Amino acid sequence: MSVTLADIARATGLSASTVSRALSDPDKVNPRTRDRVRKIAQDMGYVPNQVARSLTSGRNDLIGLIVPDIANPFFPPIIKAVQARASAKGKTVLIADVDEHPSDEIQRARVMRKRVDGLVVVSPRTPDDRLDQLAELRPIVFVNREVKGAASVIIEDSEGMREAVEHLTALGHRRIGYLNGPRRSWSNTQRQNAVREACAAHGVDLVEFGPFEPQIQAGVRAADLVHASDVTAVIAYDDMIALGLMARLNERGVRVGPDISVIGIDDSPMSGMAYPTLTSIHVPGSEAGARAVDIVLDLADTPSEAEPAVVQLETRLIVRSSTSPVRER
Amino acid sequence: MSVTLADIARATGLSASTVSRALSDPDKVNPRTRDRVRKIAQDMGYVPNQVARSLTSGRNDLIGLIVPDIANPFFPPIIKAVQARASAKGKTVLIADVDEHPSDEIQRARVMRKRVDGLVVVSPRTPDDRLDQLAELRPIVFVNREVKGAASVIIEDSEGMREAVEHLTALGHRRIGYLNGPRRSWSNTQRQNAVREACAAHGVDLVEFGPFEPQIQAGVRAADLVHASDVTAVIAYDDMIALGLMARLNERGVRVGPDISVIGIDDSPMSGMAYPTLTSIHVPGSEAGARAVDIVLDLADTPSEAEPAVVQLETRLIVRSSTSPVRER
DNA sequence: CTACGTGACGCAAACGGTTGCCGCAAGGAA
DNA sequence: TTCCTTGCGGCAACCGTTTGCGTCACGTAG
Repeated sequence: MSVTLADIARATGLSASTVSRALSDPDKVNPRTRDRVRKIAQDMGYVPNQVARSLTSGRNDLIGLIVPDIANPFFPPIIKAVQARASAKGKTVLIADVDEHPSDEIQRARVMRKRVDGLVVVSPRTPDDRLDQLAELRPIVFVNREVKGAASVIIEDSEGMREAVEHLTALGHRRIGYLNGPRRSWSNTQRQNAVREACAAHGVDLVEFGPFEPQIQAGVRAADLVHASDVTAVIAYDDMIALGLMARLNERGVRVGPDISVIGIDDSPMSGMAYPTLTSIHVPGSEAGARAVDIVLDLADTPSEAEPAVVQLETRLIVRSSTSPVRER
Repeated sequence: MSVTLADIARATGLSASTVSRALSDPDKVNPRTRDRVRKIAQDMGYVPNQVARSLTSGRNDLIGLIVPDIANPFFPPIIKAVQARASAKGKTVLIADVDEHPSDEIQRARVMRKRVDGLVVVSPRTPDDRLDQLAELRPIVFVNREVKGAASVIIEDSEGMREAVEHLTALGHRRIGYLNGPRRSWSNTQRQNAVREACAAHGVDLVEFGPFEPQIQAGVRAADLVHASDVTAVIAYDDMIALGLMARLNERGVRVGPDISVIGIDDSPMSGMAYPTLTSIHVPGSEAGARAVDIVLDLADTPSEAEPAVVQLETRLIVRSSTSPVRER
């Protein structure tokens, strides 16, 4: 089969241990031997067997990532960031898409456990009590989810939401809608609270719709509900829903912008390409992913007992053309 | 630390080998013993250490996936399909995003080699000679790329492209543009040839632009070139480019549809949400991903010497509203 | 000249399972 | 009763690396 340490040991006349050290712990062997070993290993096309390496050393050079739905455009940037950061630190990413199906998570996480150096979990839907079980599988870090006693990178929606409501009131809107995300979504709870507070603070009426799944089709469905109501502006749980909403409104001849203002959340790459371009609350997914990797690797190196890190990231409003001054009815 | 086979052996008074068999090779032990072992294992919270398991058995329950860019919306559906199919067969996916940077591929693949049961490679840009090296790392299957002597799932663009050109000529277009993808892209070569043949067959003029990167910004840049030319319809290398193109044309007051027809390729979820909705050639990415997993696992089970499978998938045109009858100028 | 320190390397025991082979006991056939 | 078969379970080797510890030779100091 493939070249092993023993093969090189034979070829060099050294022992496997010396070869091992020559390759991975350079200071412990004579420089001349080291170079000779390395050259021969190179020539023989030696590639260390990571599996065997993990077994003894405990290190895996792998980090596990659990996401609810790869196809939702909010996640690819996170995945990419995790992947890039991991790669920069010599790690590969083991990924599990749990298909918005929370019960798989713990199962998947357990299986991954021994295989990875750390876990990054993006898990907006799993109930809290489940998460506690997950949290035991340290090192672990949660993205966009606060779990007591566990490290996390959370995205603080309130600032962006405040800006959004402020923006709408400045445009004269006095009655705005919020399209709720999935019922058990932690993010939705955050966003819902944020929009309620912001509306209360600005003294505007809030009408809530939903819950909706974070999918385009749900937005399409939402459109007719919104149109039948008397709100003049809508904030959607995410860009997916907002895009579906806009598409359906366009179809029905309602001009997004002039007739009704729409704000999405996530600022996914598509928001700039929609028609009209979608005003959206930027959520720093990439940054969150990168930070998560840093934290989890840090945790892996130094399994401290200290209170785990909780990083907060801010959101902000990106104004495009889906929001306009309110139209007299 | 965690519960091992030996712990269970001790608890049951059996040997580790029996426990192992009771857990993973049920027929070889007495049903009563098996159930007892399983119950105790369950109670003790035993989770097999996959790493140790791989080392002896050679099986990893992992499949490796190499993609050029997770953030390009063409890939998530593929990844999702690979992931889903793998999951259905009890495997997890090890993913590597090579960031459109081909030289990493072989390196990454080599490192993955021993850790996975098979490799699925989506590699539109890597030069052929590099790919040959990769192909040795069997079991391996290439998606959307033909490599001699290796299994692959290829997507045959010609039919969809023929339909696209036919569609445009039926609408009266006589001079159409093609926006080339990246210079060294295998897919682009396929698509370029297909569009040339189709245009020749229908006797319409073809004007080529590019190459362009498969990114929205490239499409934006393309828009002005296209607008300055005299083509009445454009087929873009992919939806990303098409979306950027449309966005910029909208911005310049050119009505996509009435003024100029645009066709994308990939039929990504966004095409139905763009304005106007984008006529696009559907590329069965999900199916390709699923098939690739089937093939690679099949290869892993029965490493035959036979000529490896090459599966062909067809494309077809999805007509939406970005294509209209040619306007008199 | 002896003794001791030190650098360079080898030995062997892990790591946690899997698996080929063997022994043993019980059951059936002769 | 004896012999053979069959089912069940144990023994031990093995997968490829890492790593603590021991050994050996050499250099230097006393």
